[in-house]
Amino acid sequence: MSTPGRGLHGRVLDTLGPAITAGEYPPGSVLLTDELAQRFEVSRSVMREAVRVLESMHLVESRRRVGVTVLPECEWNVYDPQVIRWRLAGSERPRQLRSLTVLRSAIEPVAAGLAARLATPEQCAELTECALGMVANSRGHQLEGYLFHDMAFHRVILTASGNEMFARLGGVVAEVLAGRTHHDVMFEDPDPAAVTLHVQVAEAVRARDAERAERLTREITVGALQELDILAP
Amino acid sequence: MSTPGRGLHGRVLDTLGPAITAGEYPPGSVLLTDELAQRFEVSRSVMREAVRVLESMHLVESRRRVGVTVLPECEWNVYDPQVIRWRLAGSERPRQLRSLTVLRSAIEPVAAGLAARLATPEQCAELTECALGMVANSRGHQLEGYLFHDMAFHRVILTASGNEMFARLGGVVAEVLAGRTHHDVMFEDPDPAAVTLHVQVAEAVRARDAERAERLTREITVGALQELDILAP
DNA sequence: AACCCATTAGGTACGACGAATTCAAGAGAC
DNA sequence: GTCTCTTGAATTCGTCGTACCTAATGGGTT
Repeated sequence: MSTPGRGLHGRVLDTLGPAITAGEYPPGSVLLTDELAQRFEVSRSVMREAVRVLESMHLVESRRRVGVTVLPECEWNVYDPQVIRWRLAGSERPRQLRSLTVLRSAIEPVAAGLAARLATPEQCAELTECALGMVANSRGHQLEGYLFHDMAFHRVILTASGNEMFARLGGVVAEVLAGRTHHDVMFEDPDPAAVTLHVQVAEAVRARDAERAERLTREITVGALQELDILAP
Repeated sequence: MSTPGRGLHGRVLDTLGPAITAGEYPPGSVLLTDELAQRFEVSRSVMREAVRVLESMHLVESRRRVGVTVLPECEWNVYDPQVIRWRLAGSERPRQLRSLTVLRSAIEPVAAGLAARLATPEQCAELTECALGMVANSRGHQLEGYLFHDMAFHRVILTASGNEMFARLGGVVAEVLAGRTHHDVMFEDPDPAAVTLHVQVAEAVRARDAERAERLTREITVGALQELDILAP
């Protein structure tokens, strides 16, 4: 997915990145550039470029006379799409999924409220189209079709909010939704109540009812939280 | 601040990063690695490492026979702390500040609600201490002291939420708050109502009243939005 | 305890070659 | 004559290897 094999240093990252984010190297672990270069059978130049990228993600820190030390998790750029993908692909997947779902529950309602005020007619139409597509695929185990429209729906909401920070989470939300369908338990058809909520959100945005759009979207995200057993006692 | 001068490639980034994020090179502009190396008086190796970092931030894309092309803004990793700093330092500062404030308004209330349920006694105490510090510095143009406790307050809230994605925004919020005090108009003492709200949030968290903590924090962020004239007509 | 120095690993520079893509010139067909 | 397809040359990044510099570290000396 995304950008596979954009050079040798990319190949190295495809192995090193997941390994580090999976916690295979405890914080403080020391890696040596030349040693890594030998292990991956690449030149030092290539390995140095890979280390620079990991450094920009704050996964590691390079210091003279010491080597490349792995940084503690609290330093990582956890919003980096690449880091998110690596963590979603590894053993930290459940925890990452929970973090992202909580993030969704905070962002999406506000984004929907903004979208209700700022969405263009085209975006309103697109939203309705997505919601109808969800309805059409909500029965008969058409999970892929449903997922496609679900991802599109949330991406439109986030984009239509007019906030670039929200819009940039479209890909993340898409991966969360895809993960729920593909990896986790999703044997049955989607919850009819959730489908209805999406349709109602589309209506609220079209009607410029920000408060209603926000409240309905909050209900959707609450459902997502409940699916992962994230709730108050 | 942060990490100045971590090598020659860092120096290059300190110039190129702000230039690109400021829009000095329109999307699609092509830069040549060797040309850049000459301009910055560094070797090609160093320049290549710098380009790799910019590439990992999705600011540029490197292609053979073409060069290093600047990507459109919608591709940038706008959550990268480095990118945020560069944009806050440039001409895009007002727009960046608005985006981040809207982001705050979505995140912080939810974070406060979670903090009310998950904060440790130490974090509750720290929160109260911060709020009292804000009160103590709220009169007599003690802006620096007020800012210090304000930043600490919001950082504790975000950390105590137990969500790493929220916690990672602590630095961003701190920079927004600092920006408001230093660059923008903030001649007078802070709004007494805002100070009171912070104290009440600390109380609500201590009392484990999630709903109240969330609502009060929402009032704080609404105030921040109004300061930037972000509101519904 | 303070100081000095050898070791070590990253930091930088330079040069060479390989690989891929773009662009233009030329051959061919209609 | 114009258009298309092919071919090839130019260009720029990609990779490699070497050499040397720099600066932290750790141990040994005074």
